[in-house]
Amino acid sequence: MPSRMKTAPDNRSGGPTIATSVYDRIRRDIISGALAPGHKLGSTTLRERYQAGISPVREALNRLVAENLVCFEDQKGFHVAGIGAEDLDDLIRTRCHIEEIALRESIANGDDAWEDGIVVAFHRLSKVPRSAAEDGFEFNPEWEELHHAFHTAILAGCGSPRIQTYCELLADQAKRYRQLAATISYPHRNERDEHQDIMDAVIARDVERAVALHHAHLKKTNDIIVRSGLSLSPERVPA
Amino acid sequence: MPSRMKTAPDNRSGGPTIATSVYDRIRRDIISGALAPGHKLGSTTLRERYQAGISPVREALNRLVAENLVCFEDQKGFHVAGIGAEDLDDLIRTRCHIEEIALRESIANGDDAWEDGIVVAFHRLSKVPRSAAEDGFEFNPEWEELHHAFHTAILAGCGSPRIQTYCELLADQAKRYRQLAATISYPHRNERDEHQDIMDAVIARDVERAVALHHAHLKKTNDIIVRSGLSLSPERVPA
DNA sequence: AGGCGAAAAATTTTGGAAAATCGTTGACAC
DNA sequence: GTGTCAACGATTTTCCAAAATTTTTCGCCT
Repeated sequence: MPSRMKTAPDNRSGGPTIATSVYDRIRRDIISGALAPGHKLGSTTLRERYQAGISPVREALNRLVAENLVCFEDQKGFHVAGIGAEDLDDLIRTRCHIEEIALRESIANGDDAWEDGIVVAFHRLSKVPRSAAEDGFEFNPEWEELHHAFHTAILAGCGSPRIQTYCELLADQAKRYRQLAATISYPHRNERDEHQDIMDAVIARDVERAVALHHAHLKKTNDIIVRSGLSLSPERVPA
Repeated sequence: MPSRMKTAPDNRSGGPTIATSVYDRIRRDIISGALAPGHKLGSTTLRERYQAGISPVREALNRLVAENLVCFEDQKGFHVAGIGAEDLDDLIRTRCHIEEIALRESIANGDDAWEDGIVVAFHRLSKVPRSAAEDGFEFNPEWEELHHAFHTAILAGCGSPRIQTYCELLADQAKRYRQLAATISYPHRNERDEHQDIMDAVIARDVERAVALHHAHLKKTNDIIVRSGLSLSPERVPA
């Protein structure tokens, strides 16, 4: 370990600047649950954990506040955003609303390239197992990424950068809940068929059916998280 | 209860920290147009302009990136977010979508206190003239604030912190366009009646009428900005 | 003249140390 | 025993200077 090297020699993996690199790593750790909800993010601790100075760390945290993954209060520092049943409910309901908009617009405006993108994304997703382990559930990052890509592909046709960005934001927040729940219990469900049905309805331009399936898809995720036994005390939301 | 202010809650004359103070001031300057769209926000310049060190300035800018008022690129620094006809169109259409959701939810869930809030906000708004000058238009900050409060009051009943926060965000972005347009030409329109009609429909719980009026209200703003002659070259959007 | 490349300048990024602030502990008075 | 206050300790916030990077400038060659 080159402790006294001038700067990280190979800094390309993640971003050109240290701040961006630290941002990526903290972000991953929060979503994966390595940094627990409500956990204090003190300057000194993070400086050690990520081997960086105060400035990049602080910058990274500031960026994360924008995504609602980190809370900040003047003179009190940074905390990992709390979780709670109430917040989860708001999150899912908001996703239903916003993604319905994006879905309707996508179906209305989507062109051939858009359709192709969905088919490809689904195909890729189908080839990867839900769980990294044969028996029982083990987090599979590849599946997670392709799953995200599939849903993104569907909403990509909506034609509104703002709505698309916001959908991504909400999806990341939901991902954290999903991750936390996944560490506790493995929900058995046939997600492949769900995705297939959604895709079919979307490609067929059957708006109402697509919306209904999409809503059900999101609600099911919510139920699974709630049922997983994840302690969602509302007190854990600092802000 | 959740009076979600975007700025720090403790906003007494500058804020507790320099970063927050600088954040408020830059924010004001961008929305008011004092800092033109696309303008470079160099560390040295801002350090002089706001009489603060690099760290607080950088922190303030990072917070503003979250609101889409500032763009950032690694190794290239900060710029005031660009404007453009395309972006304005996206903004207005997004507002129509999101605020329709908030409006429907508000009408469905709003209680007596919510109704009271709307009536009070409207009353206060009615007492203040649209223009600060007797003849011709002059920007009236008091009216702007009360106008904002009126619309916020209507959407306050939606029960979703996320949607409400996002509405505020979009409203601030729209405010900048409105401000820039206002410096050029004064659009004559009877906004008081428009607000009255919206309020009446909302209080009467006439959802469809309220939504229709609300959409028309937003679209009219868009038309006025476009017609104001504000140069909206799409090239001015850096990111 | 125009294009190429290297030094120079300007700017961004980073690290650490000083200053300011908040929460706590402990002592003292009542 | 209780309440107040002051000093301490820990943490955040800020400033400044050095390091790394990008952009510009200028000389040089084709």
